[in-house]
Amino acid sequence: MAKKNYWLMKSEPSTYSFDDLKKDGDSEWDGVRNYQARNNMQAMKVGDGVLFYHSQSKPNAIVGTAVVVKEAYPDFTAWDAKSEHPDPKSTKEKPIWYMVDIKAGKDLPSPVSLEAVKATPALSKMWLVTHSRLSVQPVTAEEWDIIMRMGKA
DNA sequence: GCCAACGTTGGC
DNA sequence: GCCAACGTTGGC
Repeated sequence: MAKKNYWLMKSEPSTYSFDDLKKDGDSEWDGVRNYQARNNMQAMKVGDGVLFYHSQSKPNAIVGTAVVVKEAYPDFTAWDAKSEHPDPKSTKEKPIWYMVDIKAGKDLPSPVSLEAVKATPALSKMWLVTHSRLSVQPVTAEEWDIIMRMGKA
């Protein structure tokens, strides 16, 4: 049994919120067009834990958890010219971009805001703090535990 | 709405 | 292969 890994995925709630994910149950995480984020998704295994983070929000915060339910497969929206994020360089034969499926987990009874993360020295090395722009980031087991503790009511 | 950070593109 | 220009992201 491989060790479980943890991740953080960002979304603008006006585009796709944690509530939307809960409503859908699970979702294809399509539209990622950044190599580092893609590489992180390709490293995901079924059962890995995901922190769901709301960016461009008031406040910006980790609002819930999700679980990886399908490992990386080609993001077909890339070669669909009518999709929201077409990339003519990616084709069915030679896909560039990949996505995973995630399933909604639990709400954090008390969302962990970016401000709170920044105020916590043990979390100061999180990608969220040091490389805020990356949309799919690795999280350590220690960071996960701390955030779970902070997120309890 | 602004601006800094940063990834990507394209000319040379 | 370098680097300037440009576009995008995200915090504030």
